[in-house]
Amino acid sequence: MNKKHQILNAAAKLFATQGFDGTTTLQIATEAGVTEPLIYYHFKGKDELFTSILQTAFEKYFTRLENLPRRTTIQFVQIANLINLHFAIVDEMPNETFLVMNTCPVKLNDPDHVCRANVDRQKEWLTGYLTQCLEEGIRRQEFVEMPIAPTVELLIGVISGLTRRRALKLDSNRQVRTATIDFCRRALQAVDAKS
Amino acid sequence: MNKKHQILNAAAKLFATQGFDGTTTLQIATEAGVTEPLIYYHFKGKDELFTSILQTAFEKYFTRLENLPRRTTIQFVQIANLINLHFAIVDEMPNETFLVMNTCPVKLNDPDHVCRANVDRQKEWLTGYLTQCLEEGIRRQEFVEMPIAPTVELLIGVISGLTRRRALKLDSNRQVRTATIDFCRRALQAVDAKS
Amino acid sequence: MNKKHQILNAAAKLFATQGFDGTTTLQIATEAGVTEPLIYYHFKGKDELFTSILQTAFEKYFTRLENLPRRTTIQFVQIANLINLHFAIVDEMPNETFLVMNTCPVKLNDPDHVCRANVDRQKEWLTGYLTQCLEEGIRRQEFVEMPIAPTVELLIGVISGLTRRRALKLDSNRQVRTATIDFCRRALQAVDAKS
Amino acid sequence: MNKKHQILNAAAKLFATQGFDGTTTLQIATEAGVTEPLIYYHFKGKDELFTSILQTAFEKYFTRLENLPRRTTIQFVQIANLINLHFAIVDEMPNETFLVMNTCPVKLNDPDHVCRANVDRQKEWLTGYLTQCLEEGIRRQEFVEMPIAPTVELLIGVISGLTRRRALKLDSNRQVRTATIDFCRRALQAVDAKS
DNA sequence: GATGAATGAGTGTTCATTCAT
DNA sequence: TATGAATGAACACTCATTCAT
Repeated sequence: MNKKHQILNAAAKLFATQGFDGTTTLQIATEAGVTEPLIYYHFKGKDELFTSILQTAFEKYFTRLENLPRRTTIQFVQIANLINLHFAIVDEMPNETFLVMNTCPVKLNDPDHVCRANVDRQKEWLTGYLTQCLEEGIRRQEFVEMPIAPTVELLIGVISGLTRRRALKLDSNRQVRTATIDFCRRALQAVDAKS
Repeated sequence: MNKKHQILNAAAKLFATQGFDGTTTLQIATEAGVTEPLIYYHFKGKDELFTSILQTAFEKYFTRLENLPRRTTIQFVQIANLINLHFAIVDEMPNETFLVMNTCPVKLNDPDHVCRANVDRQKEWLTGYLTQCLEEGIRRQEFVEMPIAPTVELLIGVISGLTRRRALKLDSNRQVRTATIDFCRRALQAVDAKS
Repeated sequence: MNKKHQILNAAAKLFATQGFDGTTTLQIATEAGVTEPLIYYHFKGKDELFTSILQTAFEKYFTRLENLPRRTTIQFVQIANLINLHFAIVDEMPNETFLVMNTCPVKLNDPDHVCRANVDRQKEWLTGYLTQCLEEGIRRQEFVEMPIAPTVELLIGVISGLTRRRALKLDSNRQVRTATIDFCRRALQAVDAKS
Repeated sequence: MNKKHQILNAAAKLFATQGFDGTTTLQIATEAGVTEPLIYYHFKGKDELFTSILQTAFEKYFTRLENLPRRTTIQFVQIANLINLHFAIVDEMPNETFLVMNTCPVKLNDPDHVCRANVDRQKEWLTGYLTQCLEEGIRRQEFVEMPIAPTVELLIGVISGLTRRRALKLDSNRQVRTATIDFCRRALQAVDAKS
């Protein structure tokens, strides 16, 4: 059990930093402190090892998403929650986030790959969450009038963009999180609601 | 000259869809309709071919950035311009954008790689542009008060996030561009300015 | 004891159909319903398992040969017996025959291999049996005059050829056995003896 | 062209003596005096190399068969021709014969393998040739009455058995060929015809 | 410019075998 | 007896690159 985890951790780290194709099974074995064949004892092959890591990471992520409260008096709280959650996840699982953000895209061309399924599921979930949130907020006049679908897409883009830059260590880490929340608040909330 | 371009195009396309490590020189040669050694006649190696494509793409991109007007009565116009420019670029050079967005990150670990230099230069440029823009906007009371540095980082994140999703064909293409501009306008402009 | 037999049976079947080199210890273990290390508990290794099967099969075969009656009034009866015995053996131990016929040859280059010893012993025995048979038959004028040594070799070839084709399921099974006996009778017996 | 032939020869020799699974591509390369990748430059893989050798050998063999005269005054001449041809082939292409005789059988389980197709084709051809020969011989009363189908199968068995033993160097080489022809003559020809 | 032939250095994977339990 | 975990050695095959022409 122990060595299996060592393999998973080493692989996650290497796949994240070097990509799937740029990482060799020998590197993984060495980094994990085991021999190459052990990888094949625990996993069917390099692909399954990759998929396994990915699936676990996405599972954790989706669990966190599902646990977000869906009924709040102020709708914007839900949006702030979503932003906070994504910033938190990058810090908690940096390797996995990096991996999803950078190694997945290459695999998105294959419609049968786990990446495709999970990325689609993520988009669907976020779309549902944000759509309901915006609709309710507008109905209650907490939010200003706006076209919902494009705004939802834009919000997803904002979240994934910021998450990615943080994973890539391209942001300088300071108050980006709170700035983002304030920024979105100003963009969404009706003037009356701000007081 | 002709065949050299065929190689460059084929390589750009393949690097973009399969990544650097996932693309073989044989694939490039086949896709370009030439033989492998010709690649080595025109380029030192796979690496140089890659950086060559990258450098050209970045050059085009930076040229476009430099041509943006820096003095406008309304500061937000500059921000809208920036957003529009990025959306335009994805559509004009989809392969190259995809390549920069997805193949570059893996190379960012190497501080000597062209990717690193260009990404840093991009960040620097955008930071300068946006910082000046926001400072001026706030000074003129066109924009609300806000912490400048984090907001700049966030705006960069927003732009790169949306660009990336469009390159990955993850957005559904509709009015995201205008929604983004409106969204930012509401978030930045002071209430008085809106009228 | 039970599992040991399962291993032997599985191995015999697999070696026969896939050859020695084409069969893995894992396949044998799986087919036998045991784990790989158990093979090594019962046998020194893959080689010993192979030779063990081979030796047992040859032992059965040689026992049958030894039990053939050596003194008959009509010499041809001994030849018919030999033919019948070989046809019978293919049907009784198809896997083992197949194995001897197809996996052995590759091992014949190694003069120290069990295959070599057994195949040599078989040739020697058959040569002795047939030589004596023919000599006696010719002496008694039951058989026509013929060069003995080449005829013996040819008879061995006939028997092994037919056995092999039956093991490979290349013959269509019909009256080949009786046809063979009649054929040989006509070829060997003097005209006078036929009446 | 030269090195390609060296590879083919080395492979034929090694496949013949060690079997397909028992032969490594490194052994082939070493024996051929080339490097391993060159094998893959000239052939798709080990399988194609094997198939290529097999196909060439069978082609030569079938060509020889087709050139046998089909109309002779004495039918037995055709049978003697067939026997002679097979003995000749073993001596001309010992590696290939060995290979067909010993490496093929393992592949016969796969109905799609080239071995299967060729072995079937061989059986069909020989059956047609011998059937016509026997029918005609019996009609002309050159041959004794006998059940045709089983005798044909037996003759094929005789030929392949003797060929195989010679390829395996199990016969002592002497007058087996003429003994076989005489043997078959006595078995087939009617008493009247013998004078 | 352009290519057919060739290769050193690896790549993912498998195999027979062992060892601690 | 029996097995889960582990490995050294090898295997078929690929890749970026070179060289003679």
